[in-house]
Amino acid sequence: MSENIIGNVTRFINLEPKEEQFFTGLLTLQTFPKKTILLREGEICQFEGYIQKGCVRVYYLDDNGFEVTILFAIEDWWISDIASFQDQKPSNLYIETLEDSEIYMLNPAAKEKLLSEIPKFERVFRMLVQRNLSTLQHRLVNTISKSASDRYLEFIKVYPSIPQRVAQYYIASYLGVSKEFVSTIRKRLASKQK
Amino acid sequence: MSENIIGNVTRFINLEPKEEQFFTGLLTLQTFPKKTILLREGEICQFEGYIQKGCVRVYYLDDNGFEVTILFAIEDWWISDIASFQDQKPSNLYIETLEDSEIYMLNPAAKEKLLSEIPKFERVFRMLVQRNLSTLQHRLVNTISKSASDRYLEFIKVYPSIPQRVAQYYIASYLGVSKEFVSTIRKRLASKQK
DNA sequence: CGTCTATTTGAATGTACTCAAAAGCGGTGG
DNA sequence: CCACCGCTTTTGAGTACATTCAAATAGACG
Repeated sequence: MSENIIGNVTRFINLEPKEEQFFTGLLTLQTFPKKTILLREGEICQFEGYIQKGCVRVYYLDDNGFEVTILFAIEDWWISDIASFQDQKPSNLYIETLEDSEIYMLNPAAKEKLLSEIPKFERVFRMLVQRNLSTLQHRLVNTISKSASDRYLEFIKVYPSIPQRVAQYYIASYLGVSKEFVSTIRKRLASKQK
Repeated sequence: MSENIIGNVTRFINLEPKEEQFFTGLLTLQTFPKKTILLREGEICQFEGYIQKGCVRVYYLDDNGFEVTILFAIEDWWISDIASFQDQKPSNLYIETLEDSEIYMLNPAAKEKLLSEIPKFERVFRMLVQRNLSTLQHRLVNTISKSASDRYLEFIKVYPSIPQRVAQYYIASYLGVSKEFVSTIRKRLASKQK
Protein backbone atom coordinates (compact mmCIF):
# COMPACT_ATOMS: atom_id res chain seq x y z
CA MET A 1 0.00 0.00 0.00
CA SER A 2 2.09 2.82 1.35
CA GLU A 3 5.29 0.82 1.35
CA ASN A 4 7.25 3.22 -0.76
CA ILE A 5 6.74 6.28 1.34
CA ILE A 6 7.69 4.31 4.44
CA GLY A 7 10.79 3.13 2.67
CA ASN A 8 11.57 6.72 1.79
CA VAL A 9 11.21 7.98 5.32
CA THR A 10 13.07 5.12 6.96
CA ARG A 11 16.17 6.05 5.04
CA PHE A 12 16.47 8.81 7.60
CA ILE A 13 14.79 7.52 10.76
CA ASN A 14 13.54 4.23 12.19
CA LEU A 15 9.83 3.80 12.78
CA GLU A 16 7.89 1.50 15.10
CA PRO A 17 4.88 -0.16 13.45
CA LYS A 18 2.61 2.14 15.46
CA GLU A 19 4.46 5.20 14.28
CA GLU A 20 4.16 4.02 10.69
CA GLN A 21 0.44 3.76 11.13
CA PHE A 22 0.17 7.15 12.72
CA PHE A 23 2.16 8.66 9.88
CA THR A 24 0.26 7.03 7.05
CA GLY A 25 -2.99 7.91 8.80
CA LEU A 26 -2.15 11.56 8.31
CA LEU A 27 -1.60 11.23 4.57
CA THR A 28 -4.19 11.46 1.82
CA LEU A 29 -3.52 9.65 -1.41
CA GLN A 30 -4.85 11.79 -4.24
CA THR A 31 -4.83 11.18 -7.96
CA PHE A 32 -4.45 13.96 -10.51
CA PRO A 33 -4.72 13.84 -14.27
CA LYS A 34 -1.88 15.02 -16.45
CA LYS A 35 -1.38 18.80 -16.60
CA THR A 36 -3.13 19.51 -13.32
CA ILE A 37 -1.78 22.61 -11.64
CA LEU A 38 -1.26 21.79 -7.96
CA LEU A 39 -0.02 25.21 -7.00
CA ARG A 40 0.11 28.50 -8.79
CA GLU A 41 1.82 31.82 -8.17
CA GLY A 42 0.06 33.83 -5.48
CA GLU A 43 -1.50 30.81 -3.80
CA ILE A 44 -0.39 29.46 -0.45
CA CYS A 45 1.05 25.99 -0.67
CA GLN A 46 -1.05 23.63 1.46
CA PHE A 47 0.86 20.41 0.92
CA GLU A 48 4.03 18.51 1.01
CA GLY A 49 3.53 15.73 -1.49
CA TYR A 50 5.21 12.37 -1.94
CA ILE A 51 4.93 11.08 -5.49
CA GLN A 52 3.73 7.51 -5.47
CA LYS A 53 3.31 7.44 -9.21
CA GLY A 54 3.68 10.00 -11.95
CA CYS A 55 5.77 12.99 -12.84
CA VAL A 56 5.61 16.58 -11.72
CA ARG A 57 7.52 19.75 -12.38
CA VAL A 58 8.03 22.92 -10.40
CA TYR A 59 8.52 26.07 -12.40
CA TYR A 60 8.78 29.78 -12.15
CA LEU A 61 7.43 32.44 -14.50
CA ASP A 62 10.11 35.00 -15.21
CA ASP A 63 9.60 38.71 -15.90
CA ASN A 64 8.93 38.02 -19.56
CA GLY A 65 6.35 35.35 -18.84
CA PHE A 66 8.85 32.69 -19.72
CA GLU A 67 8.73 29.40 -17.79
CA VAL A 68 11.88 28.27 -16.00
CA THR A 69 11.73 24.73 -14.69
CA ILE A 70 13.24 24.51 -11.23
CA LEU A 71 12.78 20.81 -10.68
CA PHE A 72 11.39 17.60 -12.10
CA ALA A 73 10.06 15.08 -9.62
CA ILE A 74 9.09 11.47 -10.22
CA GLU A 75 8.27 8.44 -8.10
CA ASP A 76 9.81 8.52 -4.62
CA TRP A 77 10.35 12.28 -4.63
CA TRP A 78 8.80 14.93 -2.43
CA ILE A 79 7.44 18.18 -3.79
CA SER A 80 6.30 21.40 -2.17
CA ASP A 81 7.05 25.06 -2.05
CA ILE A 82 8.47 24.77 1.41
CA ALA A 83 8.82 28.50 2.04
CA SER A 84 5.18 29.07 1.17
CA PHE A 85 4.04 26.01 3.10
CA GLN A 86 5.97 26.75 6.29
CA ASP A 87 5.15 30.40 6.56
CA GLN A 88 1.77 30.18 4.87
CA LYS A 89 2.70 32.98 2.55
CA PRO A 90 1.96 33.33 -1.18
CA SER A 91 4.14 31.29 -3.45
CA ASN A 92 5.88 32.52 -6.55
CA LEU A 93 6.13 29.04 -8.03
CA TYR A 94 3.93 26.78 -10.07
CA ILE A 95 3.66 23.03 -9.51
CA GLU A 96 2.11 20.95 -12.27
CA THR A 97 1.68 17.25 -13.07
CA LEU A 98 3.18 16.16 -16.38
CA GLU A 99 1.57 12.70 -16.20
CA ASP A 100 -1.43 11.22 -14.44
CA SER A 101 -0.10 11.06 -10.89
CA GLU A 102 -0.80 9.59 -7.47
CA ILE A 103 0.51 11.70 -4.66
CA TYR A 104 0.44 11.32 -0.89
CA MET A 105 -0.47 14.73 0.39
CA LEU A 106 0.41 16.04 3.84
CA ASN A 107 -1.29 19.27 4.84
CA PRO A 108 0.00 21.82 7.37
CA ALA A 109 -2.22 20.65 10.23
CA ALA A 110 -1.26 17.03 9.64
CA LYS A 111 2.42 17.90 9.49
CA GLU A 112 2.17 19.76 12.74
CA LYS A 113 0.46 16.80 14.39
CA LEU A 114 3.12 14.50 12.99
CA LEU A 115 5.98 16.57 14.32
CA SER A 116 4.51 17.04 17.76
CA GLU A 117 3.66 13.35 18.05
CA ILE A 118 6.88 11.96 16.51
CA PRO A 119 9.51 14.66 16.78
CA LYS A 120 12.14 12.60 14.98
CA PHE A 121 10.29 13.45 11.78
CA GLU A 122 11.95 16.85 12.07
CA ARG A 123 15.01 15.09 10.78
CA VAL A 124 13.22 13.81 7.69
CA PHE A 125 12.05 17.23 6.65
CA ARG A 126 15.35 18.82 7.47
CA MET A 127 17.10 16.30 5.25
CA LEU A 128 14.69 17.00 2.43
CA VAL A 129 15.31 20.72 2.57
CA GLN A 130 19.04 20.24 2.78
CA ARG A 131 19.11 17.92 -0.18
CA ASN A 132 17.10 20.47 -2.07
CA LEU A 133 19.59 23.15 -1.19
CA SER A 134 22.60 21.07 -2.21
CA THR A 135 20.98 20.08 -5.48
CA LEU A 136 20.16 23.65 -6.26
CA GLN A 137 23.68 24.82 -5.44
CA HIS A 138 25.11 22.20 -7.72
CA ARG A 139 22.72 23.17 -10.46
CA LEU A 140 23.56 26.84 -10.19
CA VAL A 141 27.25 26.07 -10.48
CA ASN A 142 26.62 23.86 -13.50
CA THR A 143 24.48 26.50 -15.15
CA ILE A 144 27.23 29.02 -14.69
CA SER A 145 30.24 26.95 -15.56
CA LYS A 146 29.23 24.28 -18.03
CA SER A 147 28.18 24.34 -21.64
CA ALA A 148 24.61 23.48 -22.55
CA SER A 149 25.59 20.10 -23.97
CA ASP A 150 27.49 19.16 -20.80
CA ARG A 151 24.45 20.15 -18.79
CA TYR A 152 22.29 18.02 -21.03
CA LEU A 153 24.60 15.04 -20.55
CA GLU A 154 24.57 15.48 -16.80
CA PHE A 155 20.82 15.85 -16.87
CA ILE A 156 20.22 12.55 -18.63
CA LYS A 157 22.64 10.90 -16.23
CA VAL A 158 20.81 12.20 -13.16
CA TYR A 159 17.30 11.80 -14.61
CA PRO A 160 17.69 8.93 -17.08
CA SER A 161 13.96 8.35 -17.28
CA ILE A 162 12.82 11.92 -17.80
CA PRO A 163 13.66 12.44 -21.48
CA GLN A 164 11.34 9.58 -22.41
CA ARG A 165 8.60 10.87 -20.20
CA VAL A 166 8.37 14.59 -20.84
CA ALA A 167 8.39 16.94 -23.81
CA GLN A 168 11.74 18.23 -24.87
CA TYR A 169 10.83 21.84 -24.35
CA TYR A 170 10.42 21.16 -20.65
CA ILE A 171 13.97 19.92 -20.59
CA ALA A 172 15.03 23.04 -22.44
CA SER A 173 13.38 25.19 -19.78
CA TYR A 174 15.23 23.19 -17.12
CA LEU A 175 18.60 23.49 -18.82
CA GLY A 176 18.11 27.16 -19.52
CA VAL A 177 18.34 26.99 -23.30
CA SER A 178 15.89 27.39 -26.16
CA LYS A 179 13.91 24.34 -27.27
CA GLU A 180 15.56 24.48 -30.69
CA PHE A 181 18.97 24.30 -29.16
CA VAL A 182 18.15 21.14 -27.22
CA SER A 183 17.33 19.62 -30.56
CA THR A 184 20.68 20.75 -31.96
CA ILE A 185 22.51 19.33 -28.95
CA ARG A 186 20.81 15.98 -29.39
CA LYS A 187 21.69 15.86 -33.04
CA ARG A 188 25.34 16.59 -32.28
CA LEU A 189 25.47 13.97 -29.55
CA ALA A 190 23.84 11.40 -31.79
CA SER A 191 26.58 11.87 -34.35
CA LYS A 192 29.13 11.48 -31.51
CA GLN A 193 30.94 14.65 -32.41
CA LYS A 194 29.77 16.15 -29.13
CA MET B 1 28.37 43.89 22.64
CA SER B 2 26.42 41.12 20.98
CA GLU B 3 23.44 43.34 20.24
CA ASN B 4 23.37 42.70 16.55
CA ILE B 5 23.18 38.96 16.68
CA ILE B 6 20.39 39.18 19.23
CA GLY B 7 18.58 41.59 16.96
CA ASN B 8 19.04 39.15 14.13
CA VAL B 9 17.63 36.21 16.03
CA THR B 10 14.74 38.09 17.59
CA ARG B 11 13.39 38.81 14.15
CA PHE B 12 12.21 35.22 14.29
CA ILE B 13 11.65 34.42 17.97
CA ASN B 14 11.36 36.25 21.27
CA LEU B 15 14.01 35.71 23.91
CA GLU B 16 13.97 36.13 27.66
CA PRO B 17 17.05 37.88 29.05
CA LYS B 18 18.21 34.55 30.46
CA GLU B 19 17.84 32.89 27.11
CA GLU B 20 19.84 35.65 25.48
CA GLN B 21 22.62 35.03 27.94
CA PHE B 22 22.56 31.31 27.40
CA PHE B 23 22.72 31.83 23.67
CA THR B 24 25.54 34.34 23.65
CA GLY B 25 27.42 32.18 26.14
CA LEU B 26 27.61 29.48 23.49
CA LEU B 27 29.13 31.76 20.88
CA THR B 28 32.78 32.54 20.34
CA LEU B 29 33.68 35.83 18.72
CA GLN B 30 36.67 35.25 16.48
CA THR B 31 38.57 37.67 14.30
CA PHE B 32 40.12 36.69 10.99
CA PRO B 33 42.38 38.66 8.69
CA LYS B 34 41.42 39.25 5.08
CA LYS B 35 41.76 36.23 2.78
CA THR B 36 41.50 33.66 5.56
CA ILE B 37 40.00 30.42 4.37
CA LEU B 38 37.45 29.33 6.96
CA LEU B 39 36.46 26.13 5.19
CA ARG B 40 37.90 24.28 2.23
CA GLU B 41 36.70 21.46 0.04
CA GLY B 42 37.01 18.10 1.76
CA GLU B 43 36.87 19.54 5.27
CA ILE B 44 33.92 19.14 7.57
CA CYS B 45 32.27 22.42 8.41
CA GLN B 46 32.44 22.98 12.17
CA PHE B 47 30.63 26.28 12.40
CA GLU B 48 27.66 28.38 11.73
CA GLY B 49 28.94 31.91 11.74
CA TYR B 50 27.25 35.26 12.23
CA ILE B 51 29.18 38.11 10.67
CA GLN B 52 29.56 40.92 13.15
CA LYS B 53 31.94 42.82 10.93
CA GLY B 54 33.55 42.13 7.60
CA CYS B 55 32.83 40.39 4.35
CA VAL B 56 32.95 36.75 3.36
CA ARG B 57 32.28 34.75 0.26
CA VAL B 58 31.29 31.14 -0.30
CA TYR B 59 32.53 29.59 -3.50
CA TYR B 60 32.80 26.35 -5.36
CA LEU B 61 35.64 25.07 -7.54
CA ASP B 62 34.24 23.71 -10.78
CA ASP B 63 35.66 20.85 -12.85
CA ASN B 64 38.08 23.20 -14.58
CA GLY B 65 39.37 24.65 -11.34
CA PHE B 66 37.33 27.78 -11.92
CA GLU B 67 35.84 29.54 -8.90
CA VAL B 68 32.09 30.10 -8.85
CA THR B 69 30.91 32.40 -6.08
CA ILE B 70 27.75 31.07 -4.50
CA LEU B 71 27.21 33.85 -2.02
CA PHE B 72 28.59 37.05 -0.57
CA ALA B 73 27.91 37.68 3.09
CA ILE B 74 28.41 40.87 5.06
CA GLU B 75 27.44 42.23 8.45
CA ASP B 76 24.29 40.62 9.89
CA TRP B 77 24.47 37.53 7.66
CA TRP B 78 25.00 33.94 8.64
CA ILE B 79 27.41 31.66 6.82
CA SER B 80 28.01 27.93 6.90
CA ASP B 81 27.93 24.90 4.70
CA ILE B 82 24.83 23.61 6.38
CA ALA B 83 24.83 20.20 4.71
CA SER B 84 28.39 19.55 5.81
CA PHE B 85 27.76 20.97 9.28
CA GLN B 86 24.58 19.04 9.98
CA ASP B 87 25.71 15.68 8.74
CA GLN B 88 29.37 16.17 9.57
CA LYS B 89 30.33 15.15 6.09
CA PRO B 90 33.04 16.63 3.84
CA SER B 91 32.13 19.89 2.18
CA ASN B 92 32.59 20.72 -1.45
CA LEU B 93 32.61 24.44 -0.80
CA TYR B 94 35.14 27.03 0.20
CA ILE B 95 34.43 29.87 2.60
CA GLU B 96 36.86 32.78 2.67
CA THR B 97 37.03 36.23 4.26
CA LEU B 98 37.43 39.09 1.80
CA GLU B 99 38.06 41.66 4.54
CA ASP B 100 39.31 41.51 8.10
CA SER B 101 36.27 40.06 9.83
CA GLU B 102 34.74 39.45 13.23
CA ILE B 103 32.48 36.43 13.32
CA TYR B 104 30.43 34.82 16.07
CA MET B 105 31.07 31.13 15.69
CA LEU B 106 28.69 28.41 16.84
CA ASN B 107 30.08 24.88 16.79
CA PRO B 108 28.09 21.66 16.46
CA ALA B 109 28.15 20.81 20.17
CA ALA B 110 27.07 24.32 21.09
CA LYS B 111 24.28 24.29 18.55
CA GLU B 112 23.02 20.99 19.90
CA LYS B 113 23.04 22.39 23.44
CA LEU B 114 21.23 25.47 22.24
CA LEU B 115 18.49 23.52 20.52
CA SER B 116 17.92 21.11 23.36
CA GLU B 117 17.85 23.94 25.89
CA ILE B 118 15.81 26.42 23.84
CA PRO B 119 13.94 24.43 21.19
CA LYS B 120 12.41 27.51 19.62
CA PHE B 121 15.81 28.15 18.07
CA GLU B 122 14.87 25.39 15.62
CA ARG B 123 12.76 28.03 13.99
CA VAL B 124 15.66 30.41 13.56
CA PHE B 125 17.78 27.87 11.75
CA ARG B 126 14.89 26.65 9.68
CA MET B 127 14.23 30.20 8.53
CA LEU B 128 17.86 30.67 7.63
CA VAL B 129 17.91 27.54 5.48
CA GLN B 130 14.64 28.46 3.83
CA ARG B 131 15.79 31.94 3.03
CA ASN B 132 18.90 30.42 1.57
CA LEU B 133 16.82 28.13 -0.58
CA SER B 134 14.56 30.90 -1.84
CA THR B 135 17.51 33.14 -2.63
CA LEU B 136 19.22 30.37 -4.52
CA GLN B 137 16.07 29.56 -6.48
CA HIS B 138 15.71 33.17 -7.44
CA ARG B 139 19.35 33.34 -8.46
CA LEU B 140 19.10 30.23 -10.60
CA VAL B 141 16.10 31.65 -12.41
CA ASN B 142 17.90 34.93 -12.96
CA THR B 143 21.00 33.21 -14.24
CA ILE B 144 18.90 31.30 -16.71
CA SER B 145 16.55 33.96 -17.87
CA LYS B 146 18.29 37.31 -17.62
CA SER B 147 21.15 38.89 -19.49
CA ALA B 148 24.41 39.51 -17.72
CA SER B 149 23.81 43.24 -17.50
CA ASP B 150 20.37 42.75 -15.96
CA ARG B 151 21.93 40.40 -13.46
CA TYR B 152 24.56 43.00 -12.71
CA LEU B 153 21.92 45.65 -12.15
CA GLU B 154 19.97 43.38 -9.83
CA PHE B 155 23.17 42.48 -8.02
CA ILE B 156 24.06 46.08 -7.21
CA LYS B 157 20.49 46.65 -6.08
CA VAL B 158 20.54 43.68 -3.69
CA TYR B 159 24.13 44.18 -2.54
CA PRO B 160 24.67 47.92 -2.93
CA SER B 161 27.74 47.90 -0.72
CA ILE B 162 29.57 44.97 -2.26
CA PRO B 163 30.96 46.56 -5.43
CA GLN B 164 32.88 49.06 -3.33
CA ARG B 165 34.16 46.39 -1.01
CA VAL B 166 35.33 43.54 -3.21
CA ALA B 167 37.33 43.10 -6.39
CA GLN B 168 35.36 43.09 -9.60
CA TYR B 169 36.43 39.62 -10.58
CA TYR B 170 34.64 38.24 -7.54
CA ILE B 171 31.47 39.84 -8.81
CA ALA B 172 32.14 38.30 -12.21
CA SER B 173 32.42 34.87 -10.62
CA TYR B 174 29.12 35.51 -8.84
CA LEU B 175 27.33 36.66 -11.97
CA GLY B 176 28.74 33.82 -14.03
CA VAL B 177 30.58 35.92 -16.58
CA SER B 178 34.22 36.66 -17.32
CA LYS B 179 35.90 39.48 -15.45
CA GLU B 180 36.47 41.33 -18.71
CA PHE B 181 32.79 41.25 -19.45
CA VAL B 182 31.87 42.85 -16.12
CA SER B 183 34.09 45.68 -17.16
CA THR B 184 32.28 45.95 -20.50
CA ILE B 185 28.92 45.93 -18.75
CA ARG B 186 29.99 48.72 -16.45
CA LYS B 187 31.23 50.80 -19.34
CA ARG B 188 27.94 50.39 -21.17
CA LEU B 189 25.90 51.27 -18.10
CA ALA B 190 28.05 54.31 -17.43
CA SER B 191 27.27 55.62 -20.89
CA LYS B 192 23.57 54.98 -20.16
CA GLN B 193 23.01 53.00 -23.32
CA LYS B 194 22.40 49.91 -21.20
C1' DC C 1 -6.82 10.34 -42.22
C1' DG C 2 -6.58 14.89 -40.67
C1' DT C 3 -5.41 18.05 -37.17
C1' DC C 4 -2.79 19.71 -33.56
C1' DT C 5 1.37 19.72 -31.17
C1' DA C 6 6.22 18.90 -30.83
C1' DT C 7 10.64 18.53 -33.03
C1' DT C 8 14.01 19.41 -36.50
C1' DT C 9 16.54 22.23 -39.75
C1' DG C 10 18.85 26.28 -41.48
C1' DA C 11 20.12 31.17 -41.97
C1' DA C 12 21.11 35.38 -39.79
C1' DT C 13 22.10 37.59 -35.46
C1' DG C 14 23.66 38.64 -30.85
C1' DT C 15 25.68 37.87 -26.53
C1' DA C 16 29.40 36.65 -24.01
C1' DC C 17 34.16 34.53 -24.15
C1' DT C 18 39.25 34.16 -25.05
C1' DC C 19 43.51 36.07 -25.66
C1' DA C 20 46.70 39.70 -25.68
C1' DA C 21 48.01 44.05 -24.49
C1' DA C 22 47.63 48.50 -22.27
C1' DA C 23 46.34 51.37 -18.60
C1' DG C 24 45.29 52.29 -13.71
C1' DC C 25 46.15 51.96 -8.87
C1' DG C 26 48.19 51.08 -4.37
C1' DG C 27 51.86 50.15 -1.75
C1' DT C 28 56.90 49.84 -0.82
C1' DG C 29 61.59 50.93 -0.91
C1' DG C 30 65.24 53.76 -2.44
C1' DC D 1 58.82 62.07 -3.14
C1' DC D 2 59.27 59.40 -6.91
C1' DA D 3 59.96 54.96 -9.27
C1' DC D 4 58.85 50.55 -9.61
C1' DC D 5 56.25 46.30 -8.81
C1' DG D 6 52.26 43.49 -8.50
C1' DC D 7 47.63 43.22 -8.94
C1' DT D 8 43.20 44.72 -11.02
C1' DT D 9 40.64 46.73 -14.57
C1' DT D 10 40.02 48.27 -19.24
C1' DT D 11 40.17 47.88 -24.25
C1' DG D 12 39.89 45.66 -28.64
C1' DA D 13 39.97 42.01 -32.12
C1' DG D 14 38.50 37.62 -33.33
C1' DT D 15 35.59 33.66 -32.15
C1' DA D 16 32.23 30.43 -30.22
C1' DC D 17 28.05 29.40 -28.28
C1' DA D 18 23.34 29.98 -28.17
C1' DT D 19 19.22 32.66 -29.90
C1' DT D 20 15.48 34.14 -33.02
C1' DC D 21 12.60 33.50 -36.74
C1' DA D 22 10.62 30.92 -40.31
C1' DA D 23 9.65 26.82 -42.48
C1' DA D 24 9.59 21.82 -42.98
C1' DT D 25 8.95 17.39 -40.86
C1' DA D 26 7.48 14.06 -37.55
C1' DG D 27 4.37 12.17 -33.97
C1' DA D 28 0.20 11.61 -31.31
C1' DC D 29 -4.50 11.22 -30.89
C1' DG D 30 -9.25 11.27 -32.04
